Amino acid sequence: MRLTDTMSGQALEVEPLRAGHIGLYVCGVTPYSASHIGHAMSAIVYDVLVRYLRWPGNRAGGYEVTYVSNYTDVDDKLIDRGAELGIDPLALANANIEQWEREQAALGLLPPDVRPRVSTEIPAIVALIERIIAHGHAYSTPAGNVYFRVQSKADYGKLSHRSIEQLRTGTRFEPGEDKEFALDFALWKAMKPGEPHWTSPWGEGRPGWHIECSAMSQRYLGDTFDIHGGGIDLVFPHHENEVAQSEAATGRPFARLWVHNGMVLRDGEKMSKSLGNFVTVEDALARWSADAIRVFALSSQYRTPNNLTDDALEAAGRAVDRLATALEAKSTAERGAPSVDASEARARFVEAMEDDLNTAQALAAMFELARAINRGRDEGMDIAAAQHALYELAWVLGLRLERESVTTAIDATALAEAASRFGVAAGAEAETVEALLARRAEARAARDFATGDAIRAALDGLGIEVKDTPQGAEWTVRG
RNA sequence: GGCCACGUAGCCAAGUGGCAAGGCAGAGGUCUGCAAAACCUCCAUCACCGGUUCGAAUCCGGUCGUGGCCUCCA
Repeated sequence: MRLTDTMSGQALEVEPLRAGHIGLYVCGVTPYSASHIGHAMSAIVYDVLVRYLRWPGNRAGGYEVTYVSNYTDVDDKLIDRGAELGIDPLALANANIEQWEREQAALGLLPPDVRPRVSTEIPAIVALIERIIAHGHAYSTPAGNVYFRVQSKADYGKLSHRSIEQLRTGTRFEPGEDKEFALDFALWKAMKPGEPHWTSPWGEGRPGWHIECSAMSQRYLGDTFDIHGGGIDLVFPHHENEVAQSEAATGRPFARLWVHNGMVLRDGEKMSKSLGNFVTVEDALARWSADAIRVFALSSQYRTPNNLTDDALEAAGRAVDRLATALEAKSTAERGAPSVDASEARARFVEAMEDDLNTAQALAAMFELARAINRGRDEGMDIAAAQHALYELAWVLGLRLERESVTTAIDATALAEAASRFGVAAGAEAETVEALLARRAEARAARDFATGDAIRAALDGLGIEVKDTPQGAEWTVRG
């Protein structure tokens, strides 16, 4: 499979370091507040990448994947926020992580194999900083800070395609900083009162922002590993600094391939915590199904920005219904009837996914399969195998394609009234509805369509949709 | 100002040299007592200008516009 690599700017073939195995590291969130759709978008993209890599149906026959994604639970924003709210920053991080993990499950995101946190990886971080210092690429200061010496790495800027000279313009020393050079960045920050702190060779303090990802990725995946991913806004400075630190410590290449997903926009502007224009995952899940959110995220190429609008989500929801309907279609095929052939759609799906995770085109293949299934059903063909294939492809994209479970309660009083109006005994909810439908069937059989339609209208008023099928009436409650 | 993307139908969006995928919405039709679903048909000369080519949405140059990064950010 090919993926666009940010470092080279080229779509590169994924060639595992170790045959049949892929190591993937993805930058997770800094849990200082609730997660928003942008985080979901990113998580969905890498979730689909992992699902596809593991899928035996891919061109390589399926890889074993070690998927590592971190939580940055020690950070300036967490400390600031904690101070604002008067709670311990680690407790705040914990609470937000717990919520995000519930939301991840709701979004159908497969849990990463390892979810390291800064607070539990301090020894690895300290050890890494020591190696960087030993190689002359970092220095400690009397105040107890450790900085990375940017100018010691000739290739600094190679990921984000900029030079130290370019970056230098407009960068100034902040007052009171004890760096050698304005672009040098902190690997270790000396303790300030009231902040979380750990013991280190440089005194009490805490890790800087970028070092944790170097330490965690290398600890769990090795000095060099296959794929590193994250949001495109992390390219500089976060990932640039990660490369510099990691390669400074090991003298070996860091990630072999860098994948970056595009941002979610809201009203054409980047959605971010700092701009405050975000839609939280919680709010989104209250309005739209997980499948709809996924289809929204996957209907464009992962690198292009995705503008979140109500229309787009509603359209995605209807698109999901279309796939779900094809999956639910009941076969009327006689024994020995010809089968709907899914192999073409499947091949197109695979080809799309192999080509830089082209989920938009993969979805198109699924819609074509859905149409073939519906047509096949109308023509009395055997659709079971094709439905199974569609279900399998849906799994790869993480779509459940199940009807939403009933969440809206039916107004019991109104239902009982309807029952008495049409001369039916009221009992348990489902029984009453079934009794009303039986009454309607009688009326229709007697060609008393006025009564039949009145019952349909009454049920519709209660949020119950009635659908006539050759097997009789079916009913569903609108969610 | 520097670096990187992008501009395709009413909306979302794929397509990187050879008759413009797919979804949503819309129009017409089939089926149905009705309704829903489904199926069939229809709906774009690809921001603008110039160039390369037998041939360009696709390559090159320019113009205009949008977004991201250059400070925390998925």
